[in-house]
Amino acid sequence: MDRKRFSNQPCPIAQATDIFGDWWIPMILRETLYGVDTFSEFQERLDISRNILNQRLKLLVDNGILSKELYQAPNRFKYVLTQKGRSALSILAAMAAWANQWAFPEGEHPIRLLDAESGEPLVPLVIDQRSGEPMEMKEIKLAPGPGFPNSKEALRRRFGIE
Amino acid sequence: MDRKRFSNQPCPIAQATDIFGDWWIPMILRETLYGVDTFSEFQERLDISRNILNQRLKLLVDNGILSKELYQAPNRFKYVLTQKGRSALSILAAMAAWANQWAFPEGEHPIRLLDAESGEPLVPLVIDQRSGEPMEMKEIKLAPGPGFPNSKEALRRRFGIE
DNA sequence: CTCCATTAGTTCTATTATAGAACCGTATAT
DNA sequence: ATATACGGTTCTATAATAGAACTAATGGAG
Repeated sequence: MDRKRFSNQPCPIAQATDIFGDWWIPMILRETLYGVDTFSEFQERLDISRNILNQRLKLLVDNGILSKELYQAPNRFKYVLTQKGRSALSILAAMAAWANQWAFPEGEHPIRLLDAESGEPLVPLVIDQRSGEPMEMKEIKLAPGPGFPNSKEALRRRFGIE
Repeated sequence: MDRKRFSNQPCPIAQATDIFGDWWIPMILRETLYGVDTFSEFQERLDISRNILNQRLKLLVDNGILSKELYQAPNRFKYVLTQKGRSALSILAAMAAWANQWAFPEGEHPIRLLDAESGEPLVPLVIDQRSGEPMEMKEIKLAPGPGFPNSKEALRRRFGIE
């Protein structure tokens, strides 16, 4: 059967998962951090099947994360991050920080993040903007926001009988 | 063919993608934020096939993100977040913040994150720990860390001839 | 004490996505 | 004139997914 989709759910985690919940999307975005922007270079560096790459790039373009720009007529393109795409790199940064901490021994991180301008190391940390404290310190709970469907049924299904 | 795996790559993004690059893993972790911890409840709320759920829960347990705890003999279990798992929620928080910003109109966010203790809103933000500035402001570059394979060939393949 | 519901799976099958390889068309470089 | 690079498309096999049916053990209701 077809892969389950979550794009109809009124939930940001579901929305993000619908696009990010795939093994190629984050890897393609990672490659942009190495300056990769052409079909061929993505294909070679990731060793990804060309049909899959094509489909994923389309998806990223359709979702406004990459834009496809002609750099030489008639069919040579660059795929460059949009603002939405650059913003999504924060998710990659959070993933990198997590895996650096948990998948590798202290002091043996294979990859460091650097500020491309200053060359200074970047150490990503997810904080709560209001308190300034690390998210990791918090116990997170989800609650309906202003955009949640105004239906007793939807509320019950998601949040239970509270 | 078999899905491509990245667990052999000396890269935290590849490592994180190998486990998080899947549409059920983030959704299962999301449910833990609603207090869900049993097989049946995950199954019903996510409407996930039981065989797939079983396989994903095994994966999460094997990766030390959840622990499977017997709460009633002989076969009723709770799946609870480990420290590694709680730490991974920061990635979910980053995803939620991103999609709240980009997938929904301002002021119509369907879901809010709350501090379970204080009830105060939580607004996740990925910053650079050293400068305190939002990651989004930075242009990220990847560079070899101390744990990167000490081989000219590996360096060239990943970072090019620099 | 018996019957039913709950929990936590396992097994089975049809359909789909993936990986991998071969192929194609256009344009610049040699 | 020929070769190479680029950006795909098409084809096939295999594996993963979704969906449904089935199993087994316990606890509780009557």
